Formats: sequence, C-alpha cells, structure tokens
Amino acid sequence: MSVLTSMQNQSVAAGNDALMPITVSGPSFRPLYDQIKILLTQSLIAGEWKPGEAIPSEMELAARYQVSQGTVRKAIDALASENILIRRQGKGTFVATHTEPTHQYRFLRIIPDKGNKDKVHPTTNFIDVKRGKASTEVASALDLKPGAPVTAIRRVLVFADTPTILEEIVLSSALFPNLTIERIRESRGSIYSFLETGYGLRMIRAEERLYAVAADVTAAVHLMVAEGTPLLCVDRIAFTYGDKPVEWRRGRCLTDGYSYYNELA
Amino acid sequence: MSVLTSMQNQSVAAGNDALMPITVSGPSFRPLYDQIKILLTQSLIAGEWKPGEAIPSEMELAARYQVSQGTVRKAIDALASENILIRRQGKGTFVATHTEPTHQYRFLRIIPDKGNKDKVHPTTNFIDVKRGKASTEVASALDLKPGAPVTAIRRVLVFADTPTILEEIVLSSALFPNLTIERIRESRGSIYSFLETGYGLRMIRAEERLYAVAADVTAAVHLMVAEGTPLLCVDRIAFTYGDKPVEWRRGRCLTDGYSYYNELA
DNA sequence: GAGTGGTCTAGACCACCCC
DNA sequence: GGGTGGTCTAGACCACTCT
Repeated sequence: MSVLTSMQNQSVAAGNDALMPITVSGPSFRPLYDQIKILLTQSLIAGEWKPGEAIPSEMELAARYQVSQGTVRKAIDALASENILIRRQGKGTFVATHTEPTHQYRFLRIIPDKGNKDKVHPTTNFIDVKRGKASTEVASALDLKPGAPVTAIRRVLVFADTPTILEEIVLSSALFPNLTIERIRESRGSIYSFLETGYGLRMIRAEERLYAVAADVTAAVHLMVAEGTPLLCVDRIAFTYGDKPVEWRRGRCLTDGYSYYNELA
Repeated sequence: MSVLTSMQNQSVAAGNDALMPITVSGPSFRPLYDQIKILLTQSLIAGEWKPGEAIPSEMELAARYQVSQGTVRKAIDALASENILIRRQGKGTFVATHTEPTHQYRFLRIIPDKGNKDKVHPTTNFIDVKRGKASTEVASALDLKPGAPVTAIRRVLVFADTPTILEEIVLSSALFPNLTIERIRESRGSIYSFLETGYGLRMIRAEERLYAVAADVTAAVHLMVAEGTPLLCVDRIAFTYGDKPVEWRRGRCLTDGYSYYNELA
C-alpha cells in the first residue's frame, strides 16, 4: 500500500470501479517523482546508503515505492543532476563522495590564467587549528547561537610553489568534535573528504560571495606579498543534506596568474 | 523518411522482416534526442523561430522528425535546462530572450550583501562608444585577427545612487556595424536585449574570470574612490548559438556593500 | 548470460491557458 | 472545448559491466 498520492489513478485497466479515485490533487500538487526524490533524500540522510555505496537498482526501488521504473528514474535524474547521486551505466547508481579523485576539489574554482581551464591541484600548509567562539557573522551563517563553540582551521594552499590562498575554515565544535591538526593532516585529502570519512557528513552544495580586499598584515605574511595588495576574497557557506549549513570559510586569494572561473548559463 | 539513426529499429510491430535493421550504431553512437536537439539548434541558428516566439508543439515536432513525443520532449528538456528554450505549461515552448524583464540581467551576479539575494537593478551611465582595433587579448577571446575593427562601449552601472561597476564592452564592428551611443541609449534595456533586437544575435552562455586589482586613475574617477582601492575585476566572454564568442567585457566592481554571488553544486 | 542503466515508443490522463 | 505542456505507465530493446 503506497503512501504516495499520484496525479493519475491507476485505472489503466478499465472497469475497476471498486478503486477509490484518490486524485485529491488538492491545493498543492506534488508529482510522484518529487515525492520519491524526497524519500530517497531521507534515506540518504538516515545513512541507509553511505557515500561511495550503490543504491538499489531502479527496478528494486520501483517495486519498493510501487511506481514504474520511469518515475524512479526521473527522481534519480534530479538527484544526479545535483551531484548527489552518480549513475554508472552497467554498474548501478552510487552515492556521490568527495573521496574520489575526480571530486576531490569539486568546489575549487581557482584555475591558472593560461592553460585551458585545467585545474592545478594545490598542496596544503596548515597554520593552526584553534577552538573559539562563533562570531555573529559565522553564527548566523551556520545557524548557531552567537558565541557557540567552534573550531577554526587556518591553512595556505600552494599552487606550483606559490602560496596563493590563505583560508580560514570554521566548523561547529558540537558537530565536529576532536578536530586536531594531526587528524586532518594524516587524512591526506580535501577537508570535505576528511569530514565525510571522519564524521559521515557530506557537503552537497555551497554558496559563495566574492569581493576584493587589500591584504592585511597576516595575509601579506602568509602569501608573501606587500601589505595592501589586492586580494580576491571568497566567503563560502557549505551545506549538507537538507540544506543544513555546516561550514563557513573565507579564502583570500592572490590572483596573480590565477583567477576564479565561472560559467553562466 | 527520416535521416536519423535510432538505437532501436522500429520493429515493435513484429513480423516486419522486410525492414532493414539500421542498427549500425557504429563506432560513435548518438541518441535520437541528441540528434533532434541539434536539429532544433540549427533551426534556431537559421532563425526559423525568433527570440520570444513559440516553437511548434511537441506533437508537431514529433511528426516532423518522425519520432515519439517523448523523444522530442527529452531534446527540448535539454535545451530548456540550458536556458535556450522556455517551457510554459498550457501555452507552448518559447525561444528565450533577453528582452523579458525576468531575463533582463540574467548574467549579472552582483547583489547587495544585505537583503536576501535580491538583485538590485542598476541604472546605466554611458561614458563613450569608440571604434578601434582589437588587442591581442580581445582578438583571441573573440576569434578575430589582432587589429580587427572593434567597437568599445564604456559605461558605469549605478546601484542605489552609488557608482559601482565600470564596464568596458568590446564587440566586433563587422558583426555589429553602426553601433552608436544614441542607438544603445534609446533601446533602454540591457546591452544583450539591444543586440538581440538590433542584430538578431542572442547570447546564450558566458564564461567569467574573476580577480582582484587596484583601481587605476580612470576607475578611481568613475567610481569615485581613491586610486589603489581594491576592485573586483570580472572578465567575461559571451557566446551565441554554436558556442561562437561574440562579446568581450571587463567590469571593475567596487565591492563595498555588494558582492559577486555564486552557487556551487 | 545476467544485471544495470539508457533509449524509445504508445497511450492514458492531468494541469494549465485561452477562446 | 480544444490545445499545450506535464505526469505516469508498461513494455521492448540497446549498451555497458562483470562474471
């Protein structure tokens, strides 16, 4: 017995007068594939399928939700286009992960000015990891109370031997306990891949705001430029399932030979 | 007689031994809906349907290309997701246009820091429109010979009485003859809407590169700030149908109360 | 060969818009 | 009421992957 309400009654085989026409459709109408998309998302939140794992086949899901394969397909298509699931023909559909090399630096948009939009993978120098209280800015971004305990990571990304980005990353200490510089370092990967394996929280989406600032003393020192040098500042809020904000980040970037690349459609 | 090659033979009605199995499928396989997408794009390039107009209904197109409605649907879905076509339930499918108020500033990503991501529509002050020769940078961006004749437009976008963006827009004079400040001014709309109505060329996509610079004298004067003020520099190349680059643009933006907003997925 | 995702079809019906 | 896009189904077949 399905809990879902469909646009159509399943009166395809005519003469089925016994069935209640459930086409309430009511004030707010939700397509079936949308409801299934929500159910799938809930299973992802609940951890029924973990990052990297395969979800059940389309046929199995169709049977589970009592809908046709095509409807399941449409739900999966939507999640795949949001980079939450990954389809692989002949193999199955998988929960996306930041651990794969391909998705390692998925959110990094800084690329060299020359050289055909190829990303250059940076190396990372950690500065420190400190515990502190959330500023009002961070608190409102992460839906925390001002002053809530947070952990701040500072690091420098080095592109081809040039220190290029000074980053400050802030996470709720409640959500991510026991964050230490050693644990992050030994994970050897992106921060997101570390948070995924270490805390089971996957980032699926982010919002960024870009603006220009002059380098202060700290930035000047770490990026080895003169104080006052114009820097590209990138503020980011990253979200997990259910649009829950879990990371705040500010990167200050030396755009000398590098730039932030974006496509508009 | 269809020119298209399908994945399946239309041997649905069995016992059709006379038909040649066209399933060459060969080395490079192209889904039917992809081929139809290309045909639709060609019709758009040819100007068979102009911006703002409706294209034929899905049923008509299915009949024209000798495929099912579902296949046409998938082709249109792809074009709609690229903002090339716009679907309107109950009315039809339309060729997207920059003339509509909704799409007026589709490529503008600068929004106020406060106020929930609402775009503020700027007013425009034109500085000058000059003819000149393409620099090597512009020439390579627009696929022109270095030194080819171009027209450069300079203007300032004003947000809430604050001059915020100084823009330089470069277009091939061959493609866009007789560009004058008067014609642009009297068109009263975005540049892209003007180019669309005046020259029939529609921008469908753009690439941007962002970086930080210090304000030079010109920028300082027009944006009314001190020389050396950090500015967000946005270089853009805009493309028409067939990925043909037709506009080069550099905007220098005072990010004081405003920032460049971007979503990552 | 069995299983998975991917394509294509034909047909029924719903929601929306306009006459 | 008739047209358009939107949803949903059932079924056939293709392409890919692994065993």
